[in-house]
Amino acid sequence: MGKNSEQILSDHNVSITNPRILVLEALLETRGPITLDELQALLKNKVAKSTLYRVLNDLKKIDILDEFTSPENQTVVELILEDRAHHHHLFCSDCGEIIDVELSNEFENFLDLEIKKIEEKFKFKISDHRVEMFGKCTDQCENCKS
Amino acid sequence: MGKNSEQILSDHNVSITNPRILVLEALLETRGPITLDELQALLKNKVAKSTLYRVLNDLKKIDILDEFTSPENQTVVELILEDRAHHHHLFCSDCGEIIDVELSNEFENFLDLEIKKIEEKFKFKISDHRVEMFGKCTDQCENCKS
DNA sequence: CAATAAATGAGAATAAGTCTCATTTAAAAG
DNA sequence: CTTTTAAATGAGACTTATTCTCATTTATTG
Repeated sequence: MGKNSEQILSDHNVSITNPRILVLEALLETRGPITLDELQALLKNKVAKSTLYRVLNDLKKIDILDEFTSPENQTVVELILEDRAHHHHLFCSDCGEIIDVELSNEFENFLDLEIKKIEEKFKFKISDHRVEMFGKCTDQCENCKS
Repeated sequence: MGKNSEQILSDHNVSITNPRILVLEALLETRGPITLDELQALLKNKVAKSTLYRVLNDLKKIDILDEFTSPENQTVVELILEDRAHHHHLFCSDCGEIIDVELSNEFENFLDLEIKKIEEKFKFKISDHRVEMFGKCTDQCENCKS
């Protein structure tokens, strides 16, 4: 079973406060990408807006939060948990759903080789990468059933 | 040689106006990704802010402008020209430089296969993808030489 | 449990992007 | 080459997302 929010905080030498626990719990329950709007709705009246942004920045600093922007220009965050594999994202332009996607090991290995080539060509040290896929979900999608 | 801005506009049935020409010329000269800040600086006092945003939206509508967000949360735009190959982006966290990167055909083919698998698994129609790489450039980088 | 540094809440401040509306300009037709 | 009309523009107001300020509260440490 996964860690609880207090453990996560103390593991990273971050003081345990109520807003941090609430934000972490919301992210843990979501277990996947969530837009800031959705997160704010989950935490409504429990954590001040300014505090929410501060806590998210805290989590980014200790490298347990990933942040990116959806094609609709929404800020999206997602906890990075040790027990979750490296993954990528699939965006639906109809319903806005964002899905975690794992690609095959062979693919990741191939990509790592490509990245090595790019590092040499551009004299870069590349520390991370991500693959984003854009499309439309079909009738199977929960969100689109409406 | 590449098209000029008036040709591009008339090719897409968009009326030829001064602001559109100026924005397109700036993007053509840049020939690569540019942040909105940089673009606004290039066009300083020549195109109103509201018009710049409108023109960029026009270009997106006719599918000749790509827009994405840098790791520093800057909006970045880039012309999509027919004579430019499909490519990806490499971001430097030191100097903020954004570099166009082409990956090998073998890699792109492999990625296409992976995407087919994802389409089946999630019942998606995937229309586009992008690979983003994050790292640091070394002493070779123009921007970092300072 | 007292002291102190850190974190928080509330709202002000800033910045990115959109909207409004009066004026200008492009396109089309005569 | 005018005239007409719809579309585009500029200027600034407005909105929304994010950061900042500062007085108050809370965690941590001794």
